[in-house]
Amino acid sequence: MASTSDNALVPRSDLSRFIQRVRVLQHGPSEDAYVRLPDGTVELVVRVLPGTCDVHALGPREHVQRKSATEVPPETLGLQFKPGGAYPFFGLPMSELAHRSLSIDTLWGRADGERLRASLADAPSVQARLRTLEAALVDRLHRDDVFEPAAAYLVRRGIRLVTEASEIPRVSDLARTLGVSERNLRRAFDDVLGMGPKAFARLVRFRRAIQASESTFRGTRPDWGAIATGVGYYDQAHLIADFRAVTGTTPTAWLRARAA
DNA sequence: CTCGGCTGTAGCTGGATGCC
DNA sequence: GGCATCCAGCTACAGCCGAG
Repeated sequence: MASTSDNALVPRSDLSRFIQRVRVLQHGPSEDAYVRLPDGTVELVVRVLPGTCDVHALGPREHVQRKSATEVPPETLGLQFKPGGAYPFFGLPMSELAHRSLSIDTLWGRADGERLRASLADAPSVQARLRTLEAALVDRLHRDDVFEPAAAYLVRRGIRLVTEASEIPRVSDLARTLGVSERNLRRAFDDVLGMGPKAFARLVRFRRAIQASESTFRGTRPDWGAIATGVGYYDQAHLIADFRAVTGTTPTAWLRARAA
């Protein structure tokens, strides 16, 4: 399994509050060209194909996503939104994009989709394609029919509370802190993020475990029990169960594959 | 139309235990 | 010690519905 190496590009400043990172997806020699850990984000992917460009949005997921080298041609551009950051650009609840990949024609309508794809196909470089894509996003943001409801603000606050807390809060506590009912909080998360607050919190915890293991793994065996309890799991058994559910493999096997 | 309460159920958590 | 499985109890989710 090859990790996807990032060739970092900087998003323009007026989009930086929505976009987490921009990268050129490059793959190594192994079968899995693209391995995406779930993190509750949407990624807009631009693939350069003979004579045209393909643009589609990869919705938020709760499991690892893999793509083969043939699915990721050279110079594929990935624009990753922040959690909840994609919501203002697509005009549909993110729950409809969850676990799915939708073409830009489906999301923005055929005419707008075709126009964008044609502009991207004309762009001479990766940088030029990025600027074209960003211009289209800014244009979308300023349209009258695209608005950001109060739910987006609520969810952004919720996301911050979850990601910044050393101990991940319960949904009921989160709702109380934000001053809304649990029911309303779940609806808002579904619309803006494409998953419930619990599912998002679970991914945050899982990613903390990944980070902790990778920072301690340096050829030696990580102490999974310590990592598990350190990031909020009850014990290593539950960390392993989560690993299996998200990646389909055990923590040790995952690290071995990453190291290889 | 938005919000919140109620309810059935799926899935998660806490805990124990067994295998290698 | 690391990994896996099981189970009871609990929590979060989703659908429904009524109130404002």
